[in-house]
Amino acid sequence: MGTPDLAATCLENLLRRADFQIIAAVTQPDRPRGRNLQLHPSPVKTIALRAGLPVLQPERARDEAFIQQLRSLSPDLITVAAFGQILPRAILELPPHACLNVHTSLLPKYRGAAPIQWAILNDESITGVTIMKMDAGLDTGDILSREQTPIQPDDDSQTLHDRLATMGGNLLSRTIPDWVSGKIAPQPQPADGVSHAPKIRKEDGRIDWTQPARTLWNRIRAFTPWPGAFTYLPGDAQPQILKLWEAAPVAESGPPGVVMRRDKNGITVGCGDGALLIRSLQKQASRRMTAGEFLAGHELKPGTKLG
RNA sequence: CGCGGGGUGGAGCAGCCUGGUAGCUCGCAAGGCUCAUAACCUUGAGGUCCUGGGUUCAAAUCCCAGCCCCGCAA
Repeated sequence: MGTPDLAATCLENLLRRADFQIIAAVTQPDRPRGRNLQLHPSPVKTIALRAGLPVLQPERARDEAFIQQLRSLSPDLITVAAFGQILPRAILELPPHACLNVHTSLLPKYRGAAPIQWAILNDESITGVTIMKMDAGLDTGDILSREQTPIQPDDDSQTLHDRLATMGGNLLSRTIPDWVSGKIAPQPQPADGVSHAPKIRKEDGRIDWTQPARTLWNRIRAFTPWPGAFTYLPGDAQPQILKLWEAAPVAESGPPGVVMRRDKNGITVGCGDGALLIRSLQKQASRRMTAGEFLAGHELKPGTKLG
């Protein structure tokens, strides 16, 4: 059971294994997306259909009809990765070998919807994936296995996500046989070190230039590629949203939000502590551009105040 | 009919409201300058202003129709 790319990657990994038989995929119903709000299948559905798997798309996982349907499949084990709905106890207790969840943090840290983003936001140097036996709480189940990875300076949520998805798929595939054969003793999550990673909202991506450059740098990386960190470009009529894609902290200082310099390296903007060098960005209703491309068509004089 | 922006030399943009010589930054080419540079100076090449129709003495600009592109929507 799962919905976005993370789950699709895990599913692909499981499909490559000859020792499991996958009997069905469960994912969220097709949602309207794209320029004309047409219905689009989730990444998991796309992969599942390609593999010829039956696909279930319950509007509500707690509906009795769906639970019955699931029961009739009599799965030995259910794996869950970013499914997007809370599973009722009836489903958690349905398979003899339980429901296993792939979570992209080192539990008990960063329980919740956006562990990858929060790890970057909080300047963590290490994160990872955890396979746990699901219980009724939010990411509170017993731990079966974990794997770590460092967060690199050039990581953003996309690159970290991709890496963790691959690791998660592999770890899940390796963990299942050991779990089913009884080689793994579930470890309760320690009470210490619990933290939460709530959903991020679009407006959380707004850059507050009075904050230190390193903090803003983390915010930009955490919000890339979605929903994007942004600031405002003062305009003739209305300020325009300016999404910041790539930036790096530099050892200079200037008044917060003020463009200090613009050259071939990028656009240097003062922060509360230090400065940020913007390397690529995107104006409202336009595509992503390098700083050089952007500057070719926009004056953006030094002294311009963003925000 | 989900909301919005746009199509102007190779790239990014201005010009359109208020019709009248095609403009800016960058790139490219040639020459110059410099110990030197993703430096600087000079000169140059390169454009059916998306397409079709309409209005007009005159349309990149105004009107109608069409095609294409992009952003937002998790």
